[in-house]
Amino acid sequence: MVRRSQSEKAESRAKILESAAGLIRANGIETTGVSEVMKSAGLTHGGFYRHFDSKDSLIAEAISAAFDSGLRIFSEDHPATADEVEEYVEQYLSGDHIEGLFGACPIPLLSADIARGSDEWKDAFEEGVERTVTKLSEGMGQTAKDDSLVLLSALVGALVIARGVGEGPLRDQVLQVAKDKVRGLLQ
Amino acid sequence: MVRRSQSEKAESRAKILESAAGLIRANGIETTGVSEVMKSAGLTHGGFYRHFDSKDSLIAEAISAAFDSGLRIFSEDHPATADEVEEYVEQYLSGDHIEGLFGACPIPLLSADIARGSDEWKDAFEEGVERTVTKLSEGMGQTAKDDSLVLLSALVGALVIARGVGEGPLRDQVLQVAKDKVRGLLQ
DNA sequence: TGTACATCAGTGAACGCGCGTTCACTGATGTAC
DNA sequence: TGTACATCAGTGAACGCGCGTTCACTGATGTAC
Repeated sequence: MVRRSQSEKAESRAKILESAAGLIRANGIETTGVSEVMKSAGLTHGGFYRHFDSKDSLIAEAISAAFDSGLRIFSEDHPATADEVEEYVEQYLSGDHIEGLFGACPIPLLSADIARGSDEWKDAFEEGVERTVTKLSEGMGQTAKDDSLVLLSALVGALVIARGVGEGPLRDQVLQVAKDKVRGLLQ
Repeated sequence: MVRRSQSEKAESRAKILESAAGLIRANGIETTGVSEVMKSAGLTHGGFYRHFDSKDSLIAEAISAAFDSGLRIFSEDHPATADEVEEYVEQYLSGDHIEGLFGACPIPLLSADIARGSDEWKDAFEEGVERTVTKLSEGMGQTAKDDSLVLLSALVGALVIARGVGEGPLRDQVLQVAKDKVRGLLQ
């Protein structure tokens, strides 16, 4: 059994993308190998180029896929609600989100790699940030996105600091003051 | 001329460290090679192990050195002043700081790499964050560090988002709302 | 519906390349007398 | 202060290894009649 049907090919492509979206967050973009991605998708590395032109173009799509998974909480069918935003914020500053990188928000994990990368990557990242801000704005009941940008910056900044310092009182304090601050923004 | 004097060796070590501190911010930790660091320090790669046990231990010291350079604005001789903090904040959200990674604040650029790295790296990062928070607290005229953590989170979050999205209106807006928010915190 | 054949998804070996690290070597530095 | 010699900072070739990418191959899928 070697060749697969067209629908199986589409499934393979989706699996490769999902694996890549998780692995670049867990391990970093440059540090994630094509072989590793294919293995995680249950395939061997040689078939990769039937699906993508290069590692770089896989990454561009994987960045978007990472935002999809980071915005899982929000439904695509309707504008975000205040409850959804509240849940998003709570999960954002939770221990699970700090430790579990595979399905985490791509903004804190990929920003530096993308700042050093191509414009194509930046476009995918920007589109993801726009989607995130839109959902937050909807749930905060406003059209201007200033407040949701402040909220997102506060969440991202706290997570970036908390992840780098490791477990301990400093991490706890960063998360606690962020929660307090963010609660004020959601009134 | 091959062997150098003890004082020349110390100079070499300092140059290696300075090069590494800049290159890991500009290129990422895993993506920065020992040869690249040595070349940037004006040496060849073979001599590296006269100065450091491994790339990993170089990185641990380079993280601290990166914080030194990121805190250049503050004097080590006296507690930080309100003026120094104001200058720090202005530079933090400037175009030069977004684009010039070599001498930039290590927190947004290294957090993800360090979250995936060793406890030794996290210890160096935490010590650097503590130093940063201490300087900000001093300049904000307070003993509790809650407010300086909020300030630092806001700066870091805004920079992380601004760097990832590339030049354009979204970046400008993120920086603008961060400046407005931070100005409120410094009253 | 059956048959013949072109297509192509996926495999695994191979490519050139750069990585971190080791090592034999050079010759100025530092030290013992 | 001079001399003899051990030390060791720095060089550059070499190591095993994993990277992204290419390629010949396999055989089920899809298509033309």
